[in-house]
Amino acid sequence: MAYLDMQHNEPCGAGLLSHNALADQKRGWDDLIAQSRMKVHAYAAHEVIFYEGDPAHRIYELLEGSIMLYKLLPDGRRQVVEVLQPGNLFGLQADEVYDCVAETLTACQVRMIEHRELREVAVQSHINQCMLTQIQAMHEHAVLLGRKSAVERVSSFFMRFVPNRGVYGCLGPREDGEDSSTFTLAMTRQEIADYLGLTIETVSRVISNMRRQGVIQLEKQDRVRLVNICKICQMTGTRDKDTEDF
Amino acid sequence: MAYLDMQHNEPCGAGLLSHNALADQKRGWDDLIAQSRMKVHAYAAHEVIFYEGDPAHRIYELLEGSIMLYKLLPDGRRQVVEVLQPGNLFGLQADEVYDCVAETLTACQVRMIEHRELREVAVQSHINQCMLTQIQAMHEHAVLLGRKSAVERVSSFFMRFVPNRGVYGCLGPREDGEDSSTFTLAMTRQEIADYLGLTIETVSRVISNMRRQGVIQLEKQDRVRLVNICKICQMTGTRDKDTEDF
DNA sequence: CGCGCCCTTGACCAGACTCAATATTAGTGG
DNA sequence: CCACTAATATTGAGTCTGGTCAAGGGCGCG
Repeated sequence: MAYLDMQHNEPCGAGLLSHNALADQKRGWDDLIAQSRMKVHAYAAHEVIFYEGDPAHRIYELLEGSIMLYKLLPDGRRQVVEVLQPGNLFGLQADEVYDCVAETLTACQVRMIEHRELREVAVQSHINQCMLTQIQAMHEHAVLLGRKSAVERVSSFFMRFVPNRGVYGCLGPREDGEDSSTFTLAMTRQEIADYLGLTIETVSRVISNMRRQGVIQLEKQDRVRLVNICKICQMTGTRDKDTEDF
Repeated sequence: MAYLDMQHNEPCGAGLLSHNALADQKRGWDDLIAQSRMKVHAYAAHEVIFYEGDPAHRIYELLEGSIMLYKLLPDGRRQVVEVLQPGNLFGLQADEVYDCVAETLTACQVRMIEHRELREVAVQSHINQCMLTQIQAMHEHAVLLGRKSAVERVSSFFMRFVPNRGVYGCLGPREDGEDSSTFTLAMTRQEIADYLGLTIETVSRVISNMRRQGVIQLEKQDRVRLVNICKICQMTGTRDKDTEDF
């Protein structure tokens, strides 16, 4: 076990583990995957992988596609608590049952990992790192749900689809002044509403307003073009209006 | 390394790890604590332990007292993202900086753990388990913030202070029909509001209404008596009105 | 006793929700 | 390929919950 022999001289670790350790744990994870021919399962869009309350037999790794985790109140109200990207783990539980429903948004490739295969040490570290990222995302989502207006919520949601913008160390627009981005939404208006803690009508109205204002364009209902990313970034409420990045 | 030799025969693990494994990792954690005389620091009420953006040098374990983690928007809006109890870890980060402010609610005892002391394997498992519990709590909080009314939020908040009630396998009221509970709030109205995604006025109004309705009593502003726990539990929105537990 | 802080209450307002009608899109079968 | 249908999205009108602003009350502490 080389793990325990590792030297860590970094004065300030990058989060829980240094870069070296991160590489090591990723290797450990990949090794585990390689050895034990674990099941990879394909799901269609809008299929449920597990329900809240199901016994938590195994954990999952999302390889391809997009998945949402949500919880339901007895009267039918729904809150999407996480939207997952490839590389994310899910189904990890503190208790013996899943605490929310996992449903695919698009067609997905999912790796299933039985608990007994998780005793490997290096794997624990990999799981740790995934959870840390998740927790940070949920902190930001709590701010969105608790404190942001409808416009700020939808703007924040759109900014998720622009890599390296609106985050710490945002580079600003490209040199040539071009500052737009186009992407396809994998979620319906209802799913977006349930993720942002709004109603479908409010989501629709906000998107329509943004279109009329010209900050976004819609090729199709699910094909969004952000015309001016910086502008939208300022609409998220997360950035101060005075510290414009252009 | 006994860790890798452990046999796990449980058909369905309790969450990520079996009961045995849980005991093992707790021992590993305690051993680590015992060996390395780690600093224990005392904080007064309403002291900041670290700010958002500070370099994440170390992690912390809350030994005694109560702590909140919050994030601020540039215009001053605040969202409390977690309220911690003794035993909880905090300061764990995916990045090199803390993603939120940690501030004490009451006087606290806090153990500081440098990153280089965290390489031990058994410790990783302990951290894992803490994070899993945290994640589940945040899922529930997301439902509260995204989908619950003011009354439901305050009721849910109060139910946090009643152990073993309002959760899966709730025992219901005692045999003798007594169904009340008294506790002291460590948070001001403003802190409660920022935790529940409401304003101070709304929190105050809801509490006053509950008092007028007779479901709670207030000895002092921060001393709450839930007169009828089952009733309040039904006001949380989490329980179906038809499945009363008495 | 008086000051300051926190909490409560009231009146009014606004943003988001509800309900309802209509428009658009995607999917299906002739 | 087009017509038809079902599902999804948009828009409007009206309502209501919770926010805002402002004033007053209570309590602890010097």
